[in-house]
Amino acid sequence: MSPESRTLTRKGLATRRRIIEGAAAEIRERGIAETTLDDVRARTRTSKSQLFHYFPEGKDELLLAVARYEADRVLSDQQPQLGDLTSWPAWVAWRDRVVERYLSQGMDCPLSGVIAQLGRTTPGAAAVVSELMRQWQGEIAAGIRHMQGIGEIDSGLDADRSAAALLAGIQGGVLVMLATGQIDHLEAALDMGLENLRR
Amino acid sequence: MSPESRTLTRKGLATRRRIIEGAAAEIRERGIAETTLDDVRARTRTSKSQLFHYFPEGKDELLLAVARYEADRVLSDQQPQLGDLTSWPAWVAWRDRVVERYLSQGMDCPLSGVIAQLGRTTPGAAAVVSELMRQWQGEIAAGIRHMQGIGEIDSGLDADRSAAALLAGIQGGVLVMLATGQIDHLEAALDMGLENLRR
DNA sequence: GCTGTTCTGGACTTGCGGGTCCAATTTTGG
DNA sequence: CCAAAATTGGACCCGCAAGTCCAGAACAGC
Repeated sequence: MSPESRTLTRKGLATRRRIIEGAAAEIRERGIAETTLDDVRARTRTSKSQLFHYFPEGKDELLLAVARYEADRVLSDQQPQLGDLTSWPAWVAWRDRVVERYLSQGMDCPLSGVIAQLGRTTPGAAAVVSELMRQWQGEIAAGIRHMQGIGEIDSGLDADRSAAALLAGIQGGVLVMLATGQIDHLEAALDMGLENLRR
Repeated sequence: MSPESRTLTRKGLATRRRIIEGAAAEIRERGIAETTLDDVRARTRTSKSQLFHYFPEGKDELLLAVARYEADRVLSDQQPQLGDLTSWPAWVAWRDRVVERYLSQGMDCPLSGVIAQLGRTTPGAAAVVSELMRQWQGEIAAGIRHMQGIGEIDSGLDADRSAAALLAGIQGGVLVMLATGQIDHLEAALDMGLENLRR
């Protein structure tokens, strides 16, 4: 039923990818509310029929694919630092990486828009975000556990809870940055989170 | 030019309020993307002409008014606790108040939607959110300074930066809750923030 | 090469929702 | 009570953007 499970030629797959990436770029630049299928069509040099050929259920299905694509990017952009939180300098390197990423990305947060638009209606979108948060928190928690293993972090600390708090700080920092343009909150949250682990 | 500055009879003011509150409720229930002027019209028992009479610039102006209304509520819902952070029990009481508020509110975060929709386009919406964050952080920072004054918090701590981090944690906790339905992150962020101050 | 499937182009339909308009009614101030 | 201004009702317009359709081109496998 879904095109993913059907036969797609190499060319078809490429077109599908082009559509997703083009839509993602368009949304990042102009916002989800302002992005129409015609915009995507123009940018990706495709036709209406192609959009509905690859996403038969229409715009929502495309948006969901974009959400998945962007969710992947959020984590992969933090690699390899996020997967290697094995020393204090490594933690700081990760911290800097996160700050740098959102600094350069500026006001674009493709996911927040997708959440707002699809979050409550589409169950799929909520699942994508939940899974992203789960993985993200999992990687942070793994880092904490590793540091506990080598005696750099107190073993009494609840790794999952600390990771949850740190993750919340990051999310909120990004949110505040989106609204106000200031990166201060993100930095403060990260620094305080790390400080909290260090003791 | 704007109706606020023009003569409005008592009846007119009441209608205007009814529209704003009805629109806010509608958005909270169904989401900003799904709310149309006709929905607002039906709920508030008004006519199209009234909507444009009180908000001549159309939907954006109404949405902005709703944003202001909701921003006010965010802070006032935390009172009196937020304005009285003068002892550790008071801090905990505030923490509980925040958790309770968002727990009962559930998945509705009217502001996040407004940010996503108007944030980048309308300068006014960004200003509303910026101002909300500024005030919120200011009240937290004032609490920290008071605790420093009575020797309960280390005077070496940067009150503004700590408040920024705590605020970010709250925002992120709410965001995660909206996406996943779990309150854990909000609680973890608050607890860790307070713990951080206590030392 | 032949055949069926996949892919593509673009014209067309359709419904929705923001916004306009004007006439009728109520309220205000004097 | 009377004008002027504020308020209200609702029919109407209109553009936009999602979604449909079909015919033709490119492609895969044999």
